[in-house]
This record gives sequence, C-alpha cells and structure tokens, in this order.
Amino acid sequence: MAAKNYQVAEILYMVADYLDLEGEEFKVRAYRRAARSIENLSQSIEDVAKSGKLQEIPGVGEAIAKKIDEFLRTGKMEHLEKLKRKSPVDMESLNAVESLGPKKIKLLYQRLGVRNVEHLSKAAKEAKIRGLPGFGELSESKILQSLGNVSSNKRRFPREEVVPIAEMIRKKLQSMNVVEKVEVVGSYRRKKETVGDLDILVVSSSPSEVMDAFLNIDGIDHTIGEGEKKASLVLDNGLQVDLRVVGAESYGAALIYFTGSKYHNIRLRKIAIKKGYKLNEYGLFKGDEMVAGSTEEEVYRELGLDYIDPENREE
DNA sequence: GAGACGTCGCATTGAC
DNA sequence: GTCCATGCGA
DNA sequence: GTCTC
Repeated sequence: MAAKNYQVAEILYMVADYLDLEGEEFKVRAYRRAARSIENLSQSIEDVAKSGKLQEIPGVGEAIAKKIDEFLRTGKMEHLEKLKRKSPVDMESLNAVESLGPKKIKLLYQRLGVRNVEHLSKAAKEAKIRGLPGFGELSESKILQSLGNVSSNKRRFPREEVVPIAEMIRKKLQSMNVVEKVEVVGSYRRKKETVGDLDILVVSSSPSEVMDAFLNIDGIDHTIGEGEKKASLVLDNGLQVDLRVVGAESYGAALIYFTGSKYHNIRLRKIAIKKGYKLNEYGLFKGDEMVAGSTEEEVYRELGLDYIDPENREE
C-alpha cells in the first residue's frame, strides 16, 4: 500500500479536527469519512487520482477530490494551511489528549489562553482548570494523566500480539457459569492485520458478575470506566479492552453492530430503512416490534441478505 | 435542489 | 443525596 | 462536504 494513502488520510483528519473546533458538524463527518475510505483503499491513491476516479471513493466528492489532487501535485493543501493559520490553537496535539474534544479545547483557549499541550500542562499543574464550567478537580487530574501517557497511546497492535490476550480473556469469561456466550468482536473478529483495541461481547444473566471478573483480569494498567453493561480498561502493554454485556435476544444484532465495520453497519442500516425496518445494536425492529436480533443469520436473512463472514464486512 | 447525515452509555458537572 | 444536561467516545 | 431522493 502506497504510503501516500496514509498521508492523505492524515491530512483530511486534520482538516476535520480544525473544522470541529469551528463548530462545524457535518463537514467534519464528511472529511473523516473520506479519510477513512482512503485508509481502507486497496489501491494507491496516486493511481486512482491519475485515472481521474477519486470521486468514486465513497465520501469523496468534487471538493475533496480537488484538494487531494492539489496535495498529490504540490505536497500541500491550501485549505488546511488556511485553517491552521486561522486557528489560535494547535489542534493536532490538543485533540490527542483524552477527554478533550473541540468544545473543551475551545473553552480552555477562551478562558485560559491554552494553545498547545505545554500551556495545558502548565495550567493543569497550577490548578487553573478546575473551576472552569464543565471542569472539576477530576477533569484536571485526568488531563495530567493523559498528558503523561502520550507516548504509549494510540498505536495499533499486530494481530498476533493480541491473540493470546484475547484468548485469555475469552476463556476466563467463558468459564463463568453465569456467562452464556463470549465473542471477541471488532476488527479482531474481522481478522484485520492490526487492531486498535479489543472489543468483547458477552451474554449473561448476571452482568455485574461479568464486570467484576473482567475488571480483575491479569495485566490491567488502569480502568477507564465501568457501568452495568459496559466497561473499558487499558492493559500494561497499552492495549485498550472494551467489554459489553447484552441480553440473549440482542446477541446477533450486537454481534453485527460491534463487529462492524462501521461502513458495513451503515450499509445494513440503510437496507433496513429501505425495507421499513430499523436496525441497531439491540435488534431489527418494525415499529416497536423486534423481528430479529438473537442471531446474526436471522438479521441478515430478514434483511434479504445472505450471511456475510466477518472478514468480508469491510464495506 | 432539499434534507439527512447514528445513536447511546458513561463520566462528570452543576442545579436542586 | 438525586437528577439532568453536556461532552466525549465509540 | 457528500449522498440520496
């Protein structure tokens, strides 16, 4: 895969981040969608551009195609340069800080003049952030914690590296007698070469016991959150693991939903709408009535589709 | 050309 | 303490 | 900004 694809995607993500700060909503999604398409492209973006078929990429229309062309020809994108010049803050670094999104970044700038991570770190250490609307003492310490984590954050893990971990967790949960089903979903189930995190789906009559077991597996660095149906933690090696517990009646729909890909879900959802249904992680509904949900096969069948293997759910 | 663009659980605040 | 609104993340 | 209707 040409390295250019990755660069183009990165640039589009950056444009999205800056637009996000300006309060744009749908353009942001549009740029991120285009970026994701290009990441997943099987051909080199340069070849696609040469044959003038950029607009055939999902999410790429006239405007973005033009910008990609510009970048491939000149190595720059004026649109992004302009956004950067206009922006008072360094979105690239600030947006990478956990728990900070566009709204909070904007507020930190307006109230404290925070433009980059150095300013942020200083403000947090001086306890200036607590007290701002929407921030408390806890938010402040989370920011500091996240700033300390920057290096270990965000890498993707080779599949081989996570298989033993996934299996360990799966076996541990499966051995519990309140657990009916366990599946490792997400890109792991789609058998991608790398995974960003591990997603685990469980059916159980006693979610709280499952949560408890999950939060006590070996090798936990820290937990990110825990609720009745959902928990997230980070292992010593930096891998994030998310757990979700659902009812048996929703198992199939949840499998589909959490296995993804996102594109695949969007496609299914559209097909569902066209047929007068609504599809979500809980099931396939006609009005308020669930017509399918306990198995994947059932949901696909009801949508008029043959079963699609997880590996083939990229689009 | 107009209108939609996913949706929801969780953490945290802040009001009561 | 409970309940709500908001932002974030997925 | 892009896609669908």
